[in-house]
Amino acid sequence: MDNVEIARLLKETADLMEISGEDAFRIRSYRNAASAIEGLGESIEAITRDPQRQLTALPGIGKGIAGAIEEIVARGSFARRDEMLERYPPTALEMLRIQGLGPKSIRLLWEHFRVSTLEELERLCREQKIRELPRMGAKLEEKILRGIQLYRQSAGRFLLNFAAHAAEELCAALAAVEGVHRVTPAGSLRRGKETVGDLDLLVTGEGAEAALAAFVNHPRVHDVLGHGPNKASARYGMEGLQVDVRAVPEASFGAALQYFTGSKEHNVHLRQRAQRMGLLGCDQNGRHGAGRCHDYRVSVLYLPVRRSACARSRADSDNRRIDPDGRAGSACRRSALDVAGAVGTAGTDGGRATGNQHLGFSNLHG
DNA sequence: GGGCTGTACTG
DNA sequence: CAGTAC
DNA sequence: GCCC
DNA sequence: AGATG
DNA sequence: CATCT
Repeated sequence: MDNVEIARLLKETADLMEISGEDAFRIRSYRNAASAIEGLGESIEAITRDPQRQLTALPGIGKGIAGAIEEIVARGSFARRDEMLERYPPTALEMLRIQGLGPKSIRLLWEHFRVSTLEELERLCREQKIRELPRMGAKLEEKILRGIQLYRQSAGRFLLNFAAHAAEELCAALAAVEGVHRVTPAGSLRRGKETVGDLDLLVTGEGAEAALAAFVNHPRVHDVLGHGPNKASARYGMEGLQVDVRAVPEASFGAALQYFTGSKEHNVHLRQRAQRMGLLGCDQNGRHGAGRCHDYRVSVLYLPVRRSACARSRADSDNRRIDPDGRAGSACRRSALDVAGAVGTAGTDGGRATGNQHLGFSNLHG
């Protein structure tokens, strides 16, 4: 049993206990213990098995939680958790994740309506049933609706920070393969979006195909969705971030990078511009020679290329055209790996605070 | 036994 | 004030 | 629940 | 928000 | 309506 997994069970139980309205300080103790376990550089299970050692020696873990942990290691759960799971539906934990809904409200909703799915909850809001309950009104109904919406939007997305770490690890692994020339993240990660739906990596070099194999065999990669000579996709980590790795001919690298960095909308705009300029003659039967020009923004479309955030003393209107999402973000043309690497020197981004401060620590004050 | 972060917003 | 978020 |  | 003056 | 809870 993994430390992270044990911590997860503890936190999960704390959440349910909160819904059930138990003592707040006891609940906090569970959370403190969970957090202590997560940050421990040593296997809890190993300590459990070592007769020389005592779980209660660890800060935040006393007699009660030590017992719970032993039970977890022995059978994968513990009494209190089982009891809670029996009392509340699995969706209770999911509901806790939606903005504006807290433990008290969830409990009330459960007691009065036996709400067991988000769909049901949504329906109750629309039918204006929520306002029948004490302390709940029309405002809350709308707030919950918005919360559900937001929750659904963010489902399946990942924080840039997480994706950047995944990219860093995978790039390093693939670059180590013999004959690989370059491995480059594209997609929304490269655009510096604060959240990412999936990860796109481009590989060039004669070793590219071998790199695809290395990718699907990577220890943290599983659930291979497809694996051919040119492209492989699979899920990364327990979180299941989907990763697409594409092998591209060296000559097409520039165009491929441009294309796969997107966004989709941005590509559409570019193509329309190209068409308007009559530059897409070679693009009739769907087979457009993307490899023809390395960077058709500059060589064909006569758009300015912004080399760095600092080089843009010119009007935004110039930059806006090549900005992937039509917004003025300073990190948009810089790979997120670079951003991640710049964490240590964050806060000096041309004097403009980026929207991606999660990566820096400039907003952490004492 | 007695404490367990502190503050702001919303309704 | 109760509940929620940060 | 944990810690002092 | 709802209660209160 | 301002203020309290």
